[in-house]
Amino acid sequence: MSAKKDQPSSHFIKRIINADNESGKWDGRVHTRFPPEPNGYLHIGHAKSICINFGLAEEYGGKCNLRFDDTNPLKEEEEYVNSIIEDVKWLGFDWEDRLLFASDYFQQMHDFAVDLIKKGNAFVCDLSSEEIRNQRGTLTEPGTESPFRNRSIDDNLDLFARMKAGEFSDGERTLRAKINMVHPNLNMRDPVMYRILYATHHRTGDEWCIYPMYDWAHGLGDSIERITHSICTLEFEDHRPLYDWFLQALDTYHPQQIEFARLNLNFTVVSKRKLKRIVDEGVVDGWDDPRMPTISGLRRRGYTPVSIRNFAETVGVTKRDTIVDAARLENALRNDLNKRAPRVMGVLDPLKVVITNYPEDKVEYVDAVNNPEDDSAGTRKVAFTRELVIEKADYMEDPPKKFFRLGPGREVRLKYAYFITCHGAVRDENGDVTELHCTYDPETKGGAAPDGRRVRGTLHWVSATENIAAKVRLYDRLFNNENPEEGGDFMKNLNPNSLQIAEPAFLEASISEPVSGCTYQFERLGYFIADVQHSSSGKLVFNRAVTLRDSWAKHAQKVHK
RNA sequence: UGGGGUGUCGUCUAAAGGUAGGACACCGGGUUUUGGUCCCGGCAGUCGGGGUUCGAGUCCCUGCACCCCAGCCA
Repeated sequence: MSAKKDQPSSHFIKRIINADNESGKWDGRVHTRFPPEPNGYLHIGHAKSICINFGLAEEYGGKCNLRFDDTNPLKEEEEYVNSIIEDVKWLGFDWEDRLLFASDYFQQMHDFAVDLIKKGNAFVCDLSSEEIRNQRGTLTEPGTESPFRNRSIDDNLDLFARMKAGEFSDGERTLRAKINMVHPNLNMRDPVMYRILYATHHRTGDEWCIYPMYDWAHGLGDSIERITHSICTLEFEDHRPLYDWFLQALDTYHPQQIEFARLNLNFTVVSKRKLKRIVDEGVVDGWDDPRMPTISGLRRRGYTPVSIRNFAETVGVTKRDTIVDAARLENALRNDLNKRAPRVMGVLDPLKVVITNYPEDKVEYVDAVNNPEDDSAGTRKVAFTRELVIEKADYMEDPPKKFFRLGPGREVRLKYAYFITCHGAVRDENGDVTELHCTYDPETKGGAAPDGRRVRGTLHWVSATENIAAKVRLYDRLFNNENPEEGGDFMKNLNPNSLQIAEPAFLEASISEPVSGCTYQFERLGYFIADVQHSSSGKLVFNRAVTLRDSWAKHAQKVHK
């Protein structure tokens, strides 16, 4: 019945928004924000948050601000601002004219603080950070009140003005909220609102020597921007009472903070601190190394915005602490690319094949389908010659059962070209096969036999003479363990084979000028993208984003065990 | 031994007192000029114990497990 149809959509934040829209709490507005601190690169976990915040705004016809939470000049840099802007834009979201900074509100925040002092709800404290820590109490013991807690409003006003004016040194005094030193929630034990910090801010320069703390600044930023739903991660749950306390004490516009569980992925780490260590210790090339779960790394790896957005959609939004299987992310990529990626042939581990009954100098161009999932993608011509390369793995001297590829006396199809039959192998002094001698059947041009005979195997191939040589970087997961923390130190669980190089690899000539940002499918192998940093005009370098599913490899591995 | 949260197939996630469903993973089979895709089928779950109810994943009581919090970080 219609009751079913009218049912609000699934996740709990949407449910809250639906209820709000029904009650008219925000006059039907939905206004979210994505509030990164510009102190590092964005990763897949941030992508989830971006998709939630911008996605909700899109879905409800609302708005989402991009707001930099830049209240700690010691850690923040413009470089990060720029990378974050690029990443959010790349994911396909639009903040219109609302590129905002918490630092733009420093004056307003200061004025609000003066207000709070006047209301008797904040005081200047002379305790050192160590003294404050000692007096805060513990999880099970109450704190004790600062001796400066009951200064007069006038004294507080005066002292706060002098803090701002630069009369005191780094850390000498703080402005604290006057709440409750025996509160069971430590965040409510007279939290620091302002600290003295002589540091140059990436936007306000040396204008300020006092900087607001997160809890004070964040709610105010939300309030100033008329945010309706302030969505953050679970660890801020205990901060909500403080968020609410400040806004209530100020008697000002008061958004609702809602917390969801951050994304965790197995076989990787999703934490700025840990990713930084991987970068700093030179395990990877940088924050945008294709093995990194950063947005810039995924982009270089060949991931598409659509695949990341779909992934974020499918993992859902809940309050449960969970670890998502990295295979889900790969799956989202394959799903998107299968429909859209142009197909091309490339051989990464070449084995020479000579078609002994094919004319020496002949070059024939066969038609190849660009994308079997999309007729409109059309066809292209691929050069076929007497000498070719195929994958080493596609030939076996003594093939096991169910091996459908090439072997002595076996016939296979070279995709889009001809059936060939293997008649001999040339070996080097070590006994390794270096060259195959085959014959082709001219009747099978295009890959079909007029007599109706069938072959089990179809191989990809590249002309040994008409091709382009490239270097291909084959990436695998960064960690060997599902849980990189296993054993205590994630650095000990790094996968030493997370990067392998295939060189020279031979690609069909049609890909000599790859479309920038386009991820291709190399038939039977996987999805690959030209690397923006390593490629030069003379030398193409491709990154492997992900392999194709390979049920033969899986089967072979099982038999091997 | 304070406070705040969370427990549904192996993994994510629905079910809003009324048939525990989907996706991924895994296992079979079919189609296939990619051992890809697609299609069909299978496997498998409500943290435990009480209670309320015709009926409980959902409500109540109780226990257990796990996560977060003692920055002048965010």
